[in-house]
Amino acid sequence: MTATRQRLAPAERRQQIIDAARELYSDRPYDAVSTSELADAAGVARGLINHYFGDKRELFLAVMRESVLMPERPLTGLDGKSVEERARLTMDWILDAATTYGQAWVAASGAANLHGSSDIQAIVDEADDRAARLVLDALGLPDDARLRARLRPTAALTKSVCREWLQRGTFTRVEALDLLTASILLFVQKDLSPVKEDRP
Amino acid sequence: MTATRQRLAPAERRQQIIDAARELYSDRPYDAVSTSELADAAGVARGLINHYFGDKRELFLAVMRESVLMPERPLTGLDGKSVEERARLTMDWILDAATTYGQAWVAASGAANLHGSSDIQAIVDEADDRAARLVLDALGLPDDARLRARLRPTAALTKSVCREWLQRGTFTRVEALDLLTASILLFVQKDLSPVKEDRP
DNA sequence: ATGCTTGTTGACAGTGTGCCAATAGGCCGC
DNA sequence: GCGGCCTATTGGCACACTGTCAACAAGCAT
Repeated sequence: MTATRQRLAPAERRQQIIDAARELYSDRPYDAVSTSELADAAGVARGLINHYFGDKRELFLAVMRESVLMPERPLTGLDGKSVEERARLTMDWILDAATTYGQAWVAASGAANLHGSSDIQAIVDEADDRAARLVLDALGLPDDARLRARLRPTAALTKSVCREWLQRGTFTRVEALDLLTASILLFVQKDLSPVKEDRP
Repeated sequence: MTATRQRLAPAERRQQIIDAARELYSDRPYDAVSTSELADAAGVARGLINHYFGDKRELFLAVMRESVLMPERPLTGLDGKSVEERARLTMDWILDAATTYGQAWVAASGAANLHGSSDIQAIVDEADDRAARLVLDALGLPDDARLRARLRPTAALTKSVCREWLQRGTFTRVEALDLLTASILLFVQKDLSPVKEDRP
């Protein structure tokens, strides 16, 4: 009945396993999912997981890496606008992306590795950095290392606000948009006048 | 040589196990630490962990619960000040707390349960809610549910900024303080004029 | 001292994980 | 269309880990 044994291109099989794993991990914590389950869900022998990912944890990290990334920016068209307008449009697009794609992305704001395991932290950091780059580009600002650093924390803020809005309903969409837009501007703006000290 | 068997008050033994566990978890991920190690580190038989926490995971969550909480607010003295001044002083105190206490607290901004396991998420949420309450109190604002919700996301922002500042050095302390103060004010301020729509 | 309460232990059974040699799918040249 | 090779895939082995439970003893009360 079931096709006996199917030989796939490595990249394809790898992806298939990741997809099945994401499904399982989407409603059960890491250690509550056994490799046997993962293998079954992917329709594959247990050993193959180790063959492709070496480790159970490594498969998990692969799933994370995919889930955390924001969709590529199809954000175009608006060139003559001011920075304020661009910021608002960008955040508007991000909010849209959050509703459709970002189930997992939004969830990535919580806490994870309070503990050493900086694996996960590194993955999220990388994703936040990309997001910062995306926003900078959309604002028409240079891809400066300092500016990126300045913008990175707003990724955490954005995710947290989206969670309040989507999962708890304590924000309206407009409120979220207003606050995030203002925040983004605040964080890039401060940097543009770095020589502003109050104390003598 | 080693004291044969020592009988402790439940609360005391429990705490001892948690402390030992935190140490281990501080530089190794959850699944890389075995219960045997946890037991050894605490100088205790393996079975006792299950006796006190039932589950390996439950011990882990207990460690999280402790690590995520901010120190109680010894923030007093400034009553006649304006909201702006209060905000700045509050954030200043939080930055101090982050340097001394908050090793783990700061790290709690990463990613957690991309996966279902909302256990951890719930713990962090609770901690953020407390932090929001603390800030509201310091600002002299009412402990409104709406205001708390509005302030909660700034906890994620604060942690992220602290991480940039402390671990990467991409922020100066003053910059962090300025930005966070402004952000806090932004998030509570918007709410004070909730009837502010641009569109007809 | 002696008994009782209960914190603490050690072993047992079941399950999950990583590893590796054996198997077979499918593309190649012939 | 047929045989052969490359390698994706499998299944089982050995080991480690986890949760449970009945037996044990530390310290208090009488």
